[in-house]
Amino acid sequence: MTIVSDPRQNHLLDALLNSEYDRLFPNLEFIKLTLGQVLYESGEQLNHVYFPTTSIISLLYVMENGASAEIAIVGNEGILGISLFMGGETTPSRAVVQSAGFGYRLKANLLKAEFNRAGPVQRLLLRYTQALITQMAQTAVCNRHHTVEQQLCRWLLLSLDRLASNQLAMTQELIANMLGVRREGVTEAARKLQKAGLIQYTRGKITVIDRLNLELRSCECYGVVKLEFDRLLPTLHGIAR
Amino acid sequence: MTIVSDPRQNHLLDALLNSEYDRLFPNLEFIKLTLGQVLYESGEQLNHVYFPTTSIISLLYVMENGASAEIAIVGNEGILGISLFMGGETTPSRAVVQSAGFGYRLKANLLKAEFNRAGPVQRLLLRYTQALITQMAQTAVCNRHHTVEQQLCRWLLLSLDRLASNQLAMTQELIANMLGVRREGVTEAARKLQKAGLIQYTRGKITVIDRLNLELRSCECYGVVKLEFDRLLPTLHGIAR
DNA sequence: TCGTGTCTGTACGCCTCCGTACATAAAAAT
DNA sequence: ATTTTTATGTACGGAGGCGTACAGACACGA
Repeated sequence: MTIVSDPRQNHLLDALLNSEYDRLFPNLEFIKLTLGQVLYESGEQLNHVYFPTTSIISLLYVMENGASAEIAIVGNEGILGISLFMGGETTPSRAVVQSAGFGYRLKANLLKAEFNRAGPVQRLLLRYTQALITQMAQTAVCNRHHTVEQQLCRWLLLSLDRLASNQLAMTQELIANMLGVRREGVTEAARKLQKAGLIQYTRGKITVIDRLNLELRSCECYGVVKLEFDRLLPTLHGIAR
Repeated sequence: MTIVSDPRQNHLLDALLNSEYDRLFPNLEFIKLTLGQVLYESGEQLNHVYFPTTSIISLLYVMENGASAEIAIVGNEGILGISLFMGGETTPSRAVVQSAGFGYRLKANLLKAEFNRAGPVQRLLLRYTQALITQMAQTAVCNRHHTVEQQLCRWLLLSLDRLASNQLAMTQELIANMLGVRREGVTEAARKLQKAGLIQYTRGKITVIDRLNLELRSCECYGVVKLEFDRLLPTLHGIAR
């Protein structure tokens, strides 16, 4: 993997006007994000916001008994740390690096200052937040009604959309933690998908071969979320593809 | 039920400064909300926002096959229609009156104008939105990990918190729709709770007798959401109780 | 008062997923 | 090259929830 260091790889940063971008650029800190790294702990004060470029962050809720469930994922389409400008300063969830890569971070007070200008940046961040809300809502629906296999398809597609390649570096154990199911359940579902020729995997590497059929096997949740992101953040998407 | 017509019964309106309240008051329209009434249809343009006072609104996602799942509920602690100021104008979910009662509504453009003043009202609305996000996230977790009985307890408690009385006018069929489970599952769980002396019900009327033990039977999700609402909107709660 | 519609109770087979246990295989370490 | 660690495959009993079917009970209107 070549390290291309450009903040504009993040779609939100890319959507900024030049004047805004120039104002923030000197304060953007390039950082490497390693698999499993915890960026926010539940209830903890947030010191930075993160703009992933080639990495993916997972928002997890960890229950009292240790079981977990993914609430949403954040990649190069978004920003991690919305509770800073929403006014809560913190959230009862954990943020974990789900896919290693790079990103930029910005000091909390600088982002808040930018948000409080109440200009285009604020509107952009709020629209992104609404898209994130849709993702969370759809996760709730999906958890209620769909099978592990369908959810795995949805999860693979959402992750894929946030990366440049068609390959993910993830063990089934980790995926199970995200989805909040048993590791064996993921193994079973992945085996079926491989047998059907949609994906291919070996020990922590998953390659999506037949994306179209993966979408067909997925539940409607993936499409709903994707449509909503495209609707709310059209410019970004136009540039991204 | 006596009709007490005071916008300040809604905690968000109650938290406004007098100057802000006086500005909005002439535009607040008192309305009656009947059980089952659909305030927003999925994807539809929003013309008003709603401030429930004695009613409860349910945010539902309805799937292609007709199955549904509740995303969040909105009562006198909040506002219905956040997507208006978040910039999306609409959401892929439906808003249904879950508990009949009253409320106030405000024309969409007036709310947006107020929000765009970027003052205390904006900050209040954003904090509320974050609390709502927590509720959605926790719904996702709950759907993943908890039993119907636990979810019923959580649901009863969340609803109760948004009403003055300890009685709900709801059939088990409707509750099942909200939770996204079978009606029989709700019957079974409700029967157990009644046998344990926590609730009492007859044909569409549910009375909570032993609230404390209901909280003990509920999953942690109720507490997490409640704590977060109290944390983010403390003034409101202080006044409300 | 009687009927009719609505709400609640109960039952049965089935499927999915869970908890647990252990086997195999690939990678990493020595 | 051999051992150790980590990742994946498979199996089995059990629990919870689903789809379906139908019976009883209450409420309201004619």
